[in-house]
Amino acid sequence: MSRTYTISELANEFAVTPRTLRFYESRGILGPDRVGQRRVYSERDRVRLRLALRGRRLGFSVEDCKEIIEMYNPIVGNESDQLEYLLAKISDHRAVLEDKQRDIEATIAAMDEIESLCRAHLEERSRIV
Amino acid sequence: MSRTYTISELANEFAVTPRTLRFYESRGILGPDRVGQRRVYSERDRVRLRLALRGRRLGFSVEDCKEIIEMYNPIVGNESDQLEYLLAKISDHRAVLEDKQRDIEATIAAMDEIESLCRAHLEERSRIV
DNA sequence: GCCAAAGTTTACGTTAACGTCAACTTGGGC
DNA sequence: GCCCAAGTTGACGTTAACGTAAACTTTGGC
Repeated sequence: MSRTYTISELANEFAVTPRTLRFYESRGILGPDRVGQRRVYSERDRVRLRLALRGRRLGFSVEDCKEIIEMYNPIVGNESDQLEYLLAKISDHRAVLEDKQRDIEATIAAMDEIESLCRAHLEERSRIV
Repeated sequence: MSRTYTISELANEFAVTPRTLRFYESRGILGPDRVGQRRVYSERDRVRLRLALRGRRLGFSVEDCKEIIEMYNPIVGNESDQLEYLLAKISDHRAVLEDKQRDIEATIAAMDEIESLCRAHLEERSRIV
């Protein structure tokens, strides 16, 4: 048996509020067991939460996050159609991610330039003063 | 004189609506001239719009986008303090971007694995059938 | 000189992703 | 047995980033 987590344990670990976990549950991203009416999160929930927050940081909607997370589900007894469909979805998401990668690289490159200019100015000032 | 743009020209080029351009103007990202009451966008506005949309794709808020865009302003007659401040801001934004980069790499790596599994399953099926 | 297309302001509407009560239950420590 | 901290379910509130509708002006083409 792998360990379980209360709602506040998970919330604290990932620096979000319990409200966020309940919200993600309502959107089908988390599916904790219940003991009485209390939520009991599994390692699987923890992994899915991590993935959801990673997606969030990248600007994906919760719905998109869910789609991406679902791809991690084990592939068992799938029809070829399903596999092809999954491959297509992977291809789509990969394209979006690569776009973001290019956006980031362009932004960082620009910052490199600005930083150089900045340092050059500081150098100049220090020589004059 | 470099060329200018109407609101719909820019909106079409970047696949956004005029409403978005007016909104970005209200938030200080764009600052078109006026001829009568009509907006006339410059090449500078066009560049800033491109940067704003790049930031948007990366999940930054419009306010953050503005801060990033402002860094592109020419460095003229600046105090050392200002330069140091700019360097600090660059460092901050760079850290966030590098976090996103790692998030993307992790996601793409996972997709690579899933894709391999997928293709392996398809291979297997094709051998059996 | 007229009219449709494009633009303007004003202002209210919408959606996502939670935040924030309120009112209630529950479980563990003394 | 009691009490407080933690959890639960509604349900309404909030913010960002635009969408949308209305009412009006302006302008280029014929």
